[in-house]
Amino acid sequence: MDEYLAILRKNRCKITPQRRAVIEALLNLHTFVTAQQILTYVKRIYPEMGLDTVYRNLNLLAAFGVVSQISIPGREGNLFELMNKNCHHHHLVCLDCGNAECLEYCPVTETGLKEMGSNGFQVVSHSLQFYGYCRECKEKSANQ
Amino acid sequence: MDEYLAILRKNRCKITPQRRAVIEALLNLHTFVTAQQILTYVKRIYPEMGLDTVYRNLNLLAAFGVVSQISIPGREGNLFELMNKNCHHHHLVCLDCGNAECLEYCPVTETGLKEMGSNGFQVVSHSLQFYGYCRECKEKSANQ
DNA sequence: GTAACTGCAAAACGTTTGCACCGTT
DNA sequence: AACGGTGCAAACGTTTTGCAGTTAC
Repeated sequence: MDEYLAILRKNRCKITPQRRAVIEALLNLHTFVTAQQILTYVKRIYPEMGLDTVYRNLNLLAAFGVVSQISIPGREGNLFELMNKNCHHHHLVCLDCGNAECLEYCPVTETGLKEMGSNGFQVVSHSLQFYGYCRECKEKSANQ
Repeated sequence: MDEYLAILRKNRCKITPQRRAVIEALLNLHTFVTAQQILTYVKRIYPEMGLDTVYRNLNLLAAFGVVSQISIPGREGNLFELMNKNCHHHHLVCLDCGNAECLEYCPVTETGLKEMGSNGFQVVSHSLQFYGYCRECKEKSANQ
């Protein structure tokens, strides 16, 4: 938490209770979540909080590179996640329940990235999602 | 084109001029495009065509696995592309102009995919985008 | 002839913005 | 005291839906 507050301070942003609450929600929910899910979480403490404030703070944190954002076709709304700087990772998205697990390692080959550079395209980042079925959903459908 | 009409027929869907036009737009525009871009293309021939018809047909084609859909954070609207069954490919998305180039080969390693399966998660597909700067935009910014 | 498809208009959805008030610094 | 942040409400852009009329089969 302090780590994130420091980033806010460094950029001359005020540290409001709502802002703390959004960060806390991201820390506790710990995978990709929608703005709505964050609001629901935060409303337990700040019932008067609005979705707009959630979005404003998510966009702010995203601008600082603290939050990353993906969107999964078929699921509505963008998903947000606290970026852990030390750990480049990807996601396993279940096509059944929609939950995302983290994949700690990156299966994109180094040689692959180099080859693209030679094409005149300078790669700065990549986004990779795997779709399939998680263990729970596989077992659930097997039991039917 | 016939290939796609055959899929429609097989699924007992009617082959309307609007439907042909959407497929033709996808064939001719040949990269990821927005529903709006398709509409603009199609309106030259069917000025009375509406965005809703474009969406309905894109969703229909997507349900048959003929069209794939991605969404790029920061760019508004989803992007659609005709899926070419014989060629699994990914995209190089320029963060400057927003255009997407195709990357014909897939830098995701086979061993990577196997490892995920052993985790209880059954991978059925993946989506990979590279972000960076295309040659044109790199040259443009160098000339400034 | 019938079911599917279209166009129109309106609704729905996630997200952003304008504004007056409030709270952090 | 000043500025940035909040809450509210309204706007926005994309996508979906209800409906009546039309068209492919």
